[in-house]
Amino acid sequence: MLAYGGRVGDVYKALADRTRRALLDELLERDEQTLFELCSKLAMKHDLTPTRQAVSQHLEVLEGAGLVRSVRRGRYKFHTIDTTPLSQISERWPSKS
Amino acid sequence: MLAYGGRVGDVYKALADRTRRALLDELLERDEQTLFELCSKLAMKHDLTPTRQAVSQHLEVLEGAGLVRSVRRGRYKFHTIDTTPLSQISERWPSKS
DNA sequence: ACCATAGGCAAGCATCCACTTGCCCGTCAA
DNA sequence: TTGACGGGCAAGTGGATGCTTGCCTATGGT
Repeated sequence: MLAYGGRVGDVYKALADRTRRALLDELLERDEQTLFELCSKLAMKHDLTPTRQAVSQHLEVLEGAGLVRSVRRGRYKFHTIDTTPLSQISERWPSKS
Repeated sequence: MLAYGGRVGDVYKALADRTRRALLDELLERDEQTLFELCSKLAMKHDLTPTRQAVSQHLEVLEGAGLVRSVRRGRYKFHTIDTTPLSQISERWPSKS
């Protein structure tokens, strides 16, 4: 239970940044991507060229919001999207009847 | 067409603040509220006590994101929620099949 | 006309946050 | 074992942003 933590506000803050949204876009296209793969995708497809550390910090924020999960295998860390926390948004402010 | 402007990123930034989310909560409960009404609601129900100008600026941001519409009647300005821009979130990152 | 009320404008301030830089820790191959 | 590679840690910096303060405009009641 409480799969993605109690601080729901973190989800909104996580979505507030353009680079993080692009990361979610890439992870939606393909799961299990490493930090380096995501860095190159950002540069090629989104014209975003932050440093590797910046991207790493963004992934931390996304993980703190429960939007990304990660597993370490060997020296690689694979990242996977989890859209579950997004459902609270449309639940909180549904379309008016 | 283009009901809520072209800068979709503004929607995410608008949601990133706790006070603005509380404002949306209040407007969802009752439409056509004035700045003063919303100020007192924030203080009583959400333990938020920003100044009137701060709330006014928040409403500007929400309006810029298309989440709030406003009409002026006499010396009153009534604010109304519009949840339409929120649909793009679940459309952009749907639940994985 | 007067004044209280609802709201807006603009500048200043303080905090937060995205980003960088430099160094360090594990893992794996030669 | 050595070195390259994937990734992490920590401090510092600049810009964005939430908030305040002071003053102004306009509407409406008396």
